[in-house]
Amino acid sequence: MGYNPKEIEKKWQKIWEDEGAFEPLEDQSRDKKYILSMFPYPSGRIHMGHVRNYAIGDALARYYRKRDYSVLHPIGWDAFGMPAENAAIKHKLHPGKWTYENIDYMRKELASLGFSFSKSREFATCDPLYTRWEQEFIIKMFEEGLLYRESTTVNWCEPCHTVLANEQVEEGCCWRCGTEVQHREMPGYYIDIVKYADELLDDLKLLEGKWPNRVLTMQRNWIGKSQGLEFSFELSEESRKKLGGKFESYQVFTTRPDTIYGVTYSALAAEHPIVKYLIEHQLLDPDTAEAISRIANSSERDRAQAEKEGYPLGIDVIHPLTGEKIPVWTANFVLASYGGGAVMAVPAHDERDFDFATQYGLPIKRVIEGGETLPYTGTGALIESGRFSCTESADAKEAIINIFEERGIGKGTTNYKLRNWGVSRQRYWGAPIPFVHCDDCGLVPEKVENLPITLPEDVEITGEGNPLESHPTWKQCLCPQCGKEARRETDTLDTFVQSSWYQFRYATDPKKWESEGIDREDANYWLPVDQYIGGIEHAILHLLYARFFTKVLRDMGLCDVDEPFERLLTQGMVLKDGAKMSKSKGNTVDPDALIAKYGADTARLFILFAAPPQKELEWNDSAVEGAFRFIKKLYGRAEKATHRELPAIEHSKLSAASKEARAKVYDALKKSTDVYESSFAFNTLIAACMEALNALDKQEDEAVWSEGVYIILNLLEPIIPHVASELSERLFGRANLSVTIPLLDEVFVQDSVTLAVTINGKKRTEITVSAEASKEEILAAAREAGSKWLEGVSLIKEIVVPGKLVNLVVKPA
RNA sequence: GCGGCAGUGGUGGAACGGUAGACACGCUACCUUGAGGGGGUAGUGCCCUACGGGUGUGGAGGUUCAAAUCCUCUCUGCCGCACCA
Repeated sequence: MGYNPKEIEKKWQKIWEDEGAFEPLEDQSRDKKYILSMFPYPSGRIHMGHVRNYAIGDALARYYRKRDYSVLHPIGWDAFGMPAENAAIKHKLHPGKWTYENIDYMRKELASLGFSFSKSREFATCDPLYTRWEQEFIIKMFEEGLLYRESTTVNWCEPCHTVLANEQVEEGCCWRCGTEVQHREMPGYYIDIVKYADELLDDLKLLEGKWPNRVLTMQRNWIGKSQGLEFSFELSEESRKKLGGKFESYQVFTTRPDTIYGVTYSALAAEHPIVKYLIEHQLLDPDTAEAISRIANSSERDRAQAEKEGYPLGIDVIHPLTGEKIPVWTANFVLASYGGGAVMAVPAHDERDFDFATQYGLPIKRVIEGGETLPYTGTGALIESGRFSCTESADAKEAIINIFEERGIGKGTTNYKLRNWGVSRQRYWGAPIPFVHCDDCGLVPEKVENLPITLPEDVEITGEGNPLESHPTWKQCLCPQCGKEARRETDTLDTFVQSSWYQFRYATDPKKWESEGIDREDANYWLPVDQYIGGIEHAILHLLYARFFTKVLRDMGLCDVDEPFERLLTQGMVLKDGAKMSKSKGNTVDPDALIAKYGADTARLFILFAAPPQKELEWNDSAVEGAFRFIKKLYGRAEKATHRELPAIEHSKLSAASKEARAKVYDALKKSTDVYESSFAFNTLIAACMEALNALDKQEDEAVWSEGVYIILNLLEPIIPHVASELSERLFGRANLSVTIPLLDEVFVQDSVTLAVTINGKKRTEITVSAEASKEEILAAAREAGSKWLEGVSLIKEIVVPGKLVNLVVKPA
């Protein structure tokens, strides 16, 4: 009877659903595995990237279930966000309706692929029940001083009409729409992620060997820790006067205090208060003032690409150790947002300072020995550095920091590139930030019993402004503190807040979802996620935020977990014609169409066979046919298994071909543990199963066939579950799918072995010897077989690698 | 510039330091079929004077009895960060 994927896939998906086969066990004394693939955004339809992501996770979940673990393998929907609003504008449809309709459709698509997700733990992040707990966490963070509201310069995306976090700005442009971001001064809510910078950095060590190196590196770079000296430059007497007595000094930061005697100028960012003062009080000539203003108004991106540009400010500072006067400039390469927006410049030992000094004819003073030419940015012995001359850089750094600390004019300090996380979004389709503005009490968090603060339904999304702002009544509320009339906050939370704690929500027993956000005991049992699977594009954003949230939740007492994701697998993209599949390029392959034509098992088999999961996968229609062919072949050959259970086989009595077949079958079995538990090289396991089937086909022993099919179906069930279940039920009553099959050593024992004979490491010929042959016998055979290459040379060494080869080392006589 | 990853047939990709190219796709020939599709058998890195031999994992060195694999340098590609003091 022919292979009919449609029929058997429908049949098994129903059986699994009826059996509740994918729910984790209630018993927390059992060994557990938490397998998590990153949840999807409900954009409308699934794409091949989803198929790959969930095929990998599903294979692991199914494997561990078979190994008798209690397995949590959940799915949900990252459901807030911009596309829903854009769709609302376009189709005049409420974002919620659009979102939930998409979820319903995509849920069916995922089910049609046979993925073994827990049904009871599914949720969407836009569910009011999810929002409720998130709002409570946000309030707690506020109470603990981790969340604050502040007016600063923000990244503003005009098309998206919202503020963006630093992490969401890529090369100066919006990560979603690609428009260049503008800088605007406006109030917003911030989460103090920098407070956890050190732990986020240090704990990356715990993930070494378990997360891909490049993700660890990217996070390290992003946090960007640097240690050095922070001190203040005192303004000279005249300069203070010029500045109307408003300023006495300003702070600078350096990672190279050992070069401090080489300072020949100092530079301020164009936005620095002193520069602003000088401009406002017309203390600079008009052309210079205008040029500086132009720099201040240009984007960081433009400044990064611009030529070095700067102007002397006509003021100077006193060198803290030498007492010399140092001229102060403003320069376009000084960032306002880092290290106080001011630098000490050491042109001899810093490339930027050097370029600038050369350009403007400023003095260059070497204070570190080493390197042939300037600038020399390495370390070495100090020269012309007062009492520190002849000291090595490392010692000098320490000593100079000490001096500053003793004199109370500076201190050793640490700076981070990481900035606090701006979570305000001026959009409708997000979780409302649960605060109230009261004229008397100021910023007040909403009472917990009033949560969730939900979105108004009666809105018209136009893309102009924030619908919460323009809604006639939604904003109006009473102050939770004094009870007077007040205004509700109209900003909503960044959607990355939702994806930062969803792994804890899944872990919490759904029976407790009404009464708890995260159940501590459940979280401690299930977390960390044993294997997390997702795209590399989240290397910084989501993975950093989720790590941070985990630590915050831990410190709130909601769990005892330090890191959320024990192991991370970053899957490669799915390409077609060398490019990422995308609608705009028109190179997509629709999973639904693929399933309709070949069935879910073929889709899953192809996607796991075509490339190792970490690598990019190039789509290939004929290779899909190949996967389909293999399943059909397996389906047809399975009939040759006539025993209803794993047969006892007397190995020594088998034909050579049968022995070979058994060896291949057990090779695959042996390989499977490593593949499912560590390497995830599903492609090699599938290849091993193909080899085994090919070898079985070359022999006729029914017991060997039965054993082979029994094992192959067991090994492939996590990959092609429908076919494997169907055949297993028919042949073995599914008994082969719920057992751990022991490896039989006897299968690998061979009567004779074929060894390669190499001369000086080059393969020349082969010998076949009895398995018990002694080293002498093997060498004699090898010399005999290789006699042709041994003429006229002298044999100086002989090496036997058991079961592999014989190497004869010769040299000219 | 800094950091990470990767370079193996026509293609996707295999190879605990031990016979390079498993497995699959494609291709060629033959068989089966009325054709198409499907199935089967054999072959398929490159070169040569071809039942034999040479050569071969981006390139150059090195370690080793033995290197795709380890070390050094170098080239190329992809990705991330990027005037962070």
